[in-house]
Amino acid sequence: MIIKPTESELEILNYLWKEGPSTVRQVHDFLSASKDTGYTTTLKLMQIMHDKGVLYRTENGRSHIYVALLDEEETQQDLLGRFVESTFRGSAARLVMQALGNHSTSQEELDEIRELLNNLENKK
Amino acid sequence: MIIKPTESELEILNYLWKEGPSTVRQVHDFLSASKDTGYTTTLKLMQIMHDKGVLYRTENGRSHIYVALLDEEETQQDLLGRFVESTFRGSAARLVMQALGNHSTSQEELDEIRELLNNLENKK
DNA sequence: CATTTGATACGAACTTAATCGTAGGCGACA
DNA sequence: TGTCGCCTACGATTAAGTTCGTATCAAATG
Repeated sequence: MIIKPTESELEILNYLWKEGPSTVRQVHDFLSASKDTGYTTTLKLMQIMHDKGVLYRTENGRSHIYVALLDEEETQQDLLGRFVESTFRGSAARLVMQALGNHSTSQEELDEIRELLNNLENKK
Repeated sequence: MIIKPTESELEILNYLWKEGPSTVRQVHDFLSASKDTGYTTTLKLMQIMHDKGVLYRTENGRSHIYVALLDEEETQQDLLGRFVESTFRGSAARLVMQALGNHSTSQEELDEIRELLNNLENKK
């Protein structure tokens, strides 16, 4: 699917990707912990996402249970591509350098990245 | 400065960062090569950016010369931080892995990244 | 049975970004 | 001098995203 989720939609997707099928209530309770927003706002957003085909939903008593229809990795890949293009003029390497240089990254993660580098070089 | 440039503003900033002080005409000629947009649209955007304090401008005969007031690296860093947060739930490492895995990156760039990894590990 | 609680539906308002049409001005040049 | 071309200014419009109030319904509760 070639849909670019909005900022708010992404927050909802992130929750659904992490927690799996959920009700509006669950999503809202989570979001409202870090954001001042009304219940009907979250509800409306999820209804719109359902209309767009971004979420699937199924009846559950008097409420609904929502599921993300976008694939997490695929969506991140798409957004990443756009981001590299618009912000780093297409240079993924520059982005990586800035990301590594300015965020605290654990030893384990650094090891994983080194591993990945090795694999990439072997393929050439 | 703590301003988040819009998509269109970023296109203009990218040009100014790369090419230095420029007129609306120059920016527009560049942008319109890859994008179907009217001259007054580019003009208006740059006027708005000037109002916001994102661009400085100086008279030059009957036209203006614009200069970016946002620092390139600082802006990229800020946008990157937001992006990691919203799209990768804060994990810079995951972003890096996806960026390296799915974009073609040259040997030179990979070497640079390895170098950076070494430096980071030495610091610990 | 009446009331309270909690859910969906939906329209309307607001905000921000982007686009463009039109007006006005100034210099070049025939 | 008159007209043409290129520039800025600016209002109006459109589109998209977000927010929320209100209506409505159904289940649970007393």
